Amino acid sequence: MSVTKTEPRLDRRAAILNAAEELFAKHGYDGVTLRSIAKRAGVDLALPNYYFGPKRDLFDAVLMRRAEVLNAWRLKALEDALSAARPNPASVEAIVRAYLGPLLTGAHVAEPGWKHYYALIAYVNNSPEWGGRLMTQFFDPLIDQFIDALRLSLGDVDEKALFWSYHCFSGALTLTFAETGRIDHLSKGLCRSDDLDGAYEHVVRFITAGFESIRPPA
Amino acid sequence: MSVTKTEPRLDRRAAILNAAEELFAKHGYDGVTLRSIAKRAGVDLALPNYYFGPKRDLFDAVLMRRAEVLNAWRLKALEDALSAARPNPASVEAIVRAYLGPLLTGAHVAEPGWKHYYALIAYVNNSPEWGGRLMTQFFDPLIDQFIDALRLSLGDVDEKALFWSYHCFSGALTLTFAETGRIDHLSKGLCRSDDLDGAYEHVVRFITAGFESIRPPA
DNA sequence: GTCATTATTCAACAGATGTTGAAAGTGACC
DNA sequence: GGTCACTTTCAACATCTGTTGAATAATGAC
Repeated sequence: MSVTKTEPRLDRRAAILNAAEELFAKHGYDGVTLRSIAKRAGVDLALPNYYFGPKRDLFDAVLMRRAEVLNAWRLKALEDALSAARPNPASVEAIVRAYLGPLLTGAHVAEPGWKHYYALIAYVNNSPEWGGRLMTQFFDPLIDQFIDALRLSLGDVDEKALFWSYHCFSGALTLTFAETGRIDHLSKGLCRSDDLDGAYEHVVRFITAGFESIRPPA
Repeated sequence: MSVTKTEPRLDRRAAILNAAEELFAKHGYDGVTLRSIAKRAGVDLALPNYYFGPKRDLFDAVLMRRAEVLNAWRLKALEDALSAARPNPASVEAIVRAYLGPLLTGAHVAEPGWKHYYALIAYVNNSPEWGGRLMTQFFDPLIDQFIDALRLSLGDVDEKALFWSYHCFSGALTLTFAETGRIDHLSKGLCRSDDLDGAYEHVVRFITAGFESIRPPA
């Protein structure tokens, strides 16, 4: 009879992406096998290749899936901050909040899928192998806009100092994403790696102060 | 006669560690094969196993080799900073310089071996798989002392803020170590990933300002 | 119901992987 | 010269790797 076409028919494509996302984030590209991905996704070994082609393309697909929605959120947050301050430039703190808020606050940060994605970003951003190519490809256009906003906010700032400051910013965020459990040990349980929302205000303060320190004297 | 026991007899052990260090740093633990290590070191495939046992132990050995000398340098730098300021607490900037100076300045930062080691630290520190265990094992005792010094310097500071600030610090340093080439793209060549010495002053300023921002009002 | 399209399974491939044990080489010391 | 401990080589092992092509099942339009 085939009463219903069975349940909603959870898309195997999505299941594969979810499994790959989690495993790549935990063990890196080379630490994951197609067999482990297929097993975790509950599909046949040949299916990942059928949908996404070779392993490398699957990795790209995982990275791309959430990059677009993320960039859209962050672009809107930045534009809102700039609008709210117009005709003046936005404050450094407002820009930092626009940069971090969509990442560290909101309902989605509780979803494991997003956490895995963040950890994957951390892996990619710190890898000499991937970092140069992939991060540039997916995120640089947006980041250029953030840096432009910071330049406007800070006035006639030293360019080298600006880029190295952003570099520190990026590193701090990346390590937060990685959720390595290190701060848990170090703080003897006071702080928790997985508490992105709790980290938010602290990171905002630290980074804002860092950028403010390069503002040229009035 | 045995004039000399021949030349220092370039140790194969060291050659293996050097090769493993470079390759692990570039491709991660799973991205490296014992064959590639042996080939790069110019030794037989079986030799790494003879000297260091299984692959995992070789990885540990690579990490351990430079950890001790590094910790000694940094401990001395910290003690010097504390002595110089006594009986007052050292300034935040002096502590940050003691933390970073031995890493980013000095003759050794030009040696490829040290750069590879730093990149390896970046890999380990950001990996959920290794980060928790290895970084704690090798570096936490020293880091506890740095955090103690910061606590003393900053006065009655909020503990959570202190640990999250250190977390930002660690992330910034780690990304600097990784030398991913990303800042080169972003700054259109103005800043160079491999210029650790050039990064030093910028990072010191950014991080010092970040820590100062959590100092409680007098 | 037919049939072309799509999705999924299965078995196998060629090559790579970590590890090992036995053999061969090396040099010091008596 | 002979013994012995330490190094180094060599060949092989069992297992795992990404990828593929053929076979089978499900799907949906007509």
